[in-house]
Amino acid sequence: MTRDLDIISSALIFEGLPEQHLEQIKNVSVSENYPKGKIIFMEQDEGNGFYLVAEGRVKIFKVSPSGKEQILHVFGPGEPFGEVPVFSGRRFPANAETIRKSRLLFFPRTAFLGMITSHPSLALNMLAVLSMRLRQFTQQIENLSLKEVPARLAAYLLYLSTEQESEDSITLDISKGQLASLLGTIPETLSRILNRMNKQGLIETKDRTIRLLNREGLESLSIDGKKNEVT
Amino acid sequence: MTRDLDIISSALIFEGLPEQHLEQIKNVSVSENYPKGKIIFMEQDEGNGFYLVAEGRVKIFKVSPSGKEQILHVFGPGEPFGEVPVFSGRRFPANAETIRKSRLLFFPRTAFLGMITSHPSLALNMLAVLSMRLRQFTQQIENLSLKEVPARLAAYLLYLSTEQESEDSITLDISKGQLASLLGTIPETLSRILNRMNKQGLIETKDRTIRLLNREGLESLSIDGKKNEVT
DNA sequence: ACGTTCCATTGATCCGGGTCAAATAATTTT
DNA sequence: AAAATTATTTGACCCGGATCAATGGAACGT
Repeated sequence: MTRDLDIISSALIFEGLPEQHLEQIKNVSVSENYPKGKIIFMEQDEGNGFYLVAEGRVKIFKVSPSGKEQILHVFGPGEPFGEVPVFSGRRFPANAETIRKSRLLFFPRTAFLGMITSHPSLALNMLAVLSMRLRQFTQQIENLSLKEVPARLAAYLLYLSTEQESEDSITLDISKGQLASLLGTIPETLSRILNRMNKQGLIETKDRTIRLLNREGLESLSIDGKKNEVT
Repeated sequence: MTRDLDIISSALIFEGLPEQHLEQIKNVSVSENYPKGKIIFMEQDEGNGFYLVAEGRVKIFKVSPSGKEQILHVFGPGEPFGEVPVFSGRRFPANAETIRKSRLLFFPRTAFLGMITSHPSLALNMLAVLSMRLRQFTQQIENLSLKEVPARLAAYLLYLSTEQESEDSITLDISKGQLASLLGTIPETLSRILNRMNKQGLIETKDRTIRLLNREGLESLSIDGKKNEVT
């Protein structure tokens, strides 16, 4: 198990803070263990603090009355989540659930707010985190509204390939079903599109490993929805 | 023309700050006039500060290669926009354009960051603003991904009726075309749906005035996509 | 190893809503 | 007020992708 202090000091949200301050932050946090598939909070719950993933993986999502799920984020080690109620004073706007056995650090609202007032750079870090998240949501809205599913998938594959340094072979870190939900579609459709991209020679899939055979094609697909036409 | 200080002191983002501090804030701001339909910034521009609407109205939006537009926000007097690059250090994720003759207050990045470090409650206010915006995006993603257009429209009408205190008659503050873009659809589709809702007795439209005839029906439509079935 | 359960794939069908085209209405310009 | 834009509505048509149904595979507890 990774030490709390290591997690905290490697988290972007606490970047650049003095050692002594990190210690202080560690002391207000509470470590919590969750099995896979456990609800952490639900939409409309009161938020008395936020979380930092120490180990494992957490999804933030919405569900429609008919049961369709839309994933907003998947967070891994070092990433904070559930901050919105801390600063907005409103309830959680979405649900959170572990998709793996996980360990979370919980930061109580009041303790954290107290630290912010005395440490301005902590506030600036948090502002940076929220801003990046707004960027990401902007992207997601663009994807949902202005792109069709193949373009969203292509964009996601290219994004993954930058996350993972790997030359041209990437590994899905979530199940295909979850990926479908993240892309705003359903497993059947995702399956068909992966299949089609295989036939088109854009990718080569083997279970959760996907080899990108034609970056150019994927890029153009992700932008204008058209695979490279031969002029 | 409304005085700068009045705008600043009535803006949520500067709420609760001491008079003297507001004066200081006013002094770093720059007033700028824009005609209707003027681009304020474009996606990928560098952001050297953020804006506060003093008068008029501004839309934040994305455009697809094929020209379809998705509006993310429409901001009016007292609302700030363009803060993301200030804190994320990245470029603008979307475009901004006036949809009316407008006056904006511009706050340069460095001056504002300086004030934040010396005034923690300013940071907390900004965190609250960004958090509310994340909430709103969450809502918008839910709408786009999990609801169909009639449900989105119903939700928007009900939202407008709380904004405007009016008993049951609301007035669109943007054109139908812009509304379509805000809801993630196109004018033709919006027109047809308004027409259908009229026939169903849910609303009664006359130009930009809409009378809500059946709140219950609209509510149930906005939630589960079904108008009240008679059991 | 074996059934049980969950996940992924494939086929057939349906529908919301986007596209294209054209008419009508509302604004703005001169 | 006439002309020229621009916004809104209506009709005919089409398509991406969701739904429903069924089968094959992989993971898992006993």
